[in-house]
Amino acid sequence: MTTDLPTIQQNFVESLSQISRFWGFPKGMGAIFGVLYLSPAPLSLDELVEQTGLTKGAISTEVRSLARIGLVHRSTKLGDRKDYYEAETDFYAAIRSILKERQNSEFDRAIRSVRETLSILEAGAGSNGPEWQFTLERVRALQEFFDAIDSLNNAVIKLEKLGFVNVQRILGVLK
Amino acid sequence: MTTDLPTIQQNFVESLSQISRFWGFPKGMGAIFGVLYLSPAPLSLDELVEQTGLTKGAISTEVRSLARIGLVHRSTKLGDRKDYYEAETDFYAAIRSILKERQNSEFDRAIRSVRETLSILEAGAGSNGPEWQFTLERVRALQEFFDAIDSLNNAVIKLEKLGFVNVQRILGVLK
DNA sequence: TACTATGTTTAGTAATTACTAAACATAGTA
DNA sequence: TACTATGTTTAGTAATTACTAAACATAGTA
Repeated sequence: MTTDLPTIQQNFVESLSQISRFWGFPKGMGAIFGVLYLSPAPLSLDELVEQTGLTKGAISTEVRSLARIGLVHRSTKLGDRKDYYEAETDFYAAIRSILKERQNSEFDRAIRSVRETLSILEAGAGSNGPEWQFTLERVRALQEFFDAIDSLNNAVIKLEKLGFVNVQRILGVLK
Repeated sequence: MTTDLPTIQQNFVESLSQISRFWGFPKGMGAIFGVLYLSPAPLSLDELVEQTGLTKGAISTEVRSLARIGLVHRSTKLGDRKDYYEAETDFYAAIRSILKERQNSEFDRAIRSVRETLSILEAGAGSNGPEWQFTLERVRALQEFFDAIDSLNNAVIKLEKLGFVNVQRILGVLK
């Protein structure tokens, strides 16, 4: 069992890399966030280069993605020409930002396309046969599922206001 | 606006491919599921080859992945040597199965690793300085967030029993 | 102005993943 | 037994993605 801090930190960063990769982000993104998250003070680009082993270019672009989804914030110090980066610690805020960002994503375009398909099918329901009806039913069922998931997404956002303990209580109702 | 059924179906399958890709699965997987989902009867491997444009090999392996996560079921007919595949229509059942499957995944290994890190940090909290303490706080906060998300996953599973309408009502409480 | 410290973009490479084509395995049938 | 219809595995290719190295841009300083 390892008990020296640097090794522990390194393991943690490694875990975040894995998680990042699992969700389809570059593992470097997870590493950058991990390093920043464990740093008591904001870090410069060069410090990130040193601590993650990535090159300046990679850090530059990935840190921008992280900032775009709100997981990292960029700041500057007066009389210092470096940029400094620090991790968002309010994950609910970050999630809210990610979901907002997602509005324009390929994912949402696809979801919207399913919804449109459903409209077309509904519009033509009267003047078409059982095959059409079958397709309508299936697409509708999927759409309802998407809506349910979406409600849960909204719930995640609301968690922020409630706090974890209250959520546990509410979820208890579901038992 | 397109209103012939084959085109509508094709669009739908295309959308599912996109969604599949977005979640880090091969887009072929989404296409296979889409075709099966819109088919009133189970389809054979050769029919899937025809309708998706993929090769036998690809279908063979991807349909196995889909079966493993419970989104597709394989069946046979007496006196027919083909396998037939059909889509799971109970998405909640599928999600339950996916979450179960996830237990062994890279993702969960990483999550567990964070939890172990937290234990080590907690164990050493008494005999270490403020740096250690800082790391402990941060890792703990992340762990709590993971736990909250996990509660929501469980909630998704429970949705099945409640139905969509009730869920909407419960989520209303959160407003 | 030239120089320096910084961050960004770009062109290319390495690594990964999805997929194809074809060999292979197997169970059933003549 | 040889043959056929099926599904699987394998070796390789195509496509995609993550990343590097280095050129570039720019704001500040001497």
